[in-house]
Amino acid sequence: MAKQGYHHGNLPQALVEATLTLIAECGPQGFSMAEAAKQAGVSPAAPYRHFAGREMLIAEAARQGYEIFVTRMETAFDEGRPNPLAAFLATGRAYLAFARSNPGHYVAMFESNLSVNASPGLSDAAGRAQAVLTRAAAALSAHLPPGRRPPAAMFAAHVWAMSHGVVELFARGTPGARAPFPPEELLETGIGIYLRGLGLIPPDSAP
Amino acid sequence: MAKQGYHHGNLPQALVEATLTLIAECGPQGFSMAEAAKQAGVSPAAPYRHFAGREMLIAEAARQGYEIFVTRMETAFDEGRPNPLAAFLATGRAYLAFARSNPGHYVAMFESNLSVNASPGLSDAAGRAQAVLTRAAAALSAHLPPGRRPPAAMFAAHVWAMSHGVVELFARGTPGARAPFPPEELLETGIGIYLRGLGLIPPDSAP
DNA sequence: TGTACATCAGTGAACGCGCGTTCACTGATGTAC
DNA sequence: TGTACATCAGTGAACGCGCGTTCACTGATGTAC
Repeated sequence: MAKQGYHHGNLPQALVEATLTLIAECGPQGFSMAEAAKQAGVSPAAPYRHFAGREMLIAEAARQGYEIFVTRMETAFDEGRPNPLAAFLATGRAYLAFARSNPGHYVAMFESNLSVNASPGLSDAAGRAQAVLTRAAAALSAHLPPGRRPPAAMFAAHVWAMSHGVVELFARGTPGARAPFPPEELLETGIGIYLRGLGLIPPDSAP
Repeated sequence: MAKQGYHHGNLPQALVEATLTLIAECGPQGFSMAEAAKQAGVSPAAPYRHFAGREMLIAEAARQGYEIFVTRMETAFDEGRPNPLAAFLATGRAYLAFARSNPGHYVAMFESNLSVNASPGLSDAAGRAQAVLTRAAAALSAHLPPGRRPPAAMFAAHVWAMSHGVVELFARGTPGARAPFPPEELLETGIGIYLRGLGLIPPDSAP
């Protein structure tokens, strides 16, 4: 995207993309500097011109992931349009859609044992991601009587946890048991029941 | 626990325990056969007398984890005593307590990219783990009018997802933002709100 | 416009390392008689 | 009880490998004049 026509064109971004591919295909540990360089068509020493080391390359991939994540979430939330409830549900769906469409980013962000403080840009982007979710939760819970309203940050954490759990347990390759239901349905119904528990959906509406 | 007084005493179990320590301390990839052997006080070739390879050693650690997990869950559920609701909440708490007290097992089970089919014993134990959760959910949802009752497997999946998400996002070392609330509180309130949404807790009871 | 120079992206060879795994072995244990 | 033998848990050395990283280098690009 940036400068074109130097030696490689845009090596840093090519390396990030190689990283994403490798990480999505072989897990966070199936990635190596040497392999990323090879995939970018460059010698094993070249990446060190742009990244201090392996960790910094993964951190950049994760950072870009958070940027995209934030954008997607904001687009889905759409400032609470058409109404806070619909906007909130769309945001939840966007979480799962992001995990599906950007597996490399997702793994770099959530499964690579990376410290959020690996780089300032990363912790900044991660902070903004949490802020979007909290904002969506706050907009929705403003409809509740103040006395029966959990803190927006807690509300957001609950929904984030449910979304993350569904992705990890039922939408990816690993764990305990194969999905008994499609992840999308699981998340939709789970959040629906949760919101009903808060009084944000009338008790007798369909799930 | 088994035979004592042979060359080593009980190498297989010593290796599993070394694996758990390494995995808990340095993540699933901070573990190596060589290091596990060293920690068990044995040459690097010795483990191959008991495990076909690296993967099988991790699989055995995970299998034992599922066994313990099942036991803990069953103890917490206690056949639905004193009542299904209390028993269910205790089961949720047990999930988090297990992740906390057995980090090595937890990582081997859920974060090691291990296939459940790595060994028959593993997939068996994993299946029983899911069965306990589903049984607890079924006992509780029997109190609902059949028409307003989600399938027990879905109910169980929701709660498992929420528990898993809370552990991954807020009770372990990695991700997006530091816990805004203690994980225990987050899980307790999250499940509480969810159960209220199902009509299993009266709408006006305290959270 | 043309030349001299500074910059710096990418090279290629090399390093030391720890890994998973194998192999022929050795020696303690258990068993048959 | 004593001896001969079979078993098999653990040894120690070695293998080939890919890794992250470094280094002095080269040559294309951009810039000053």
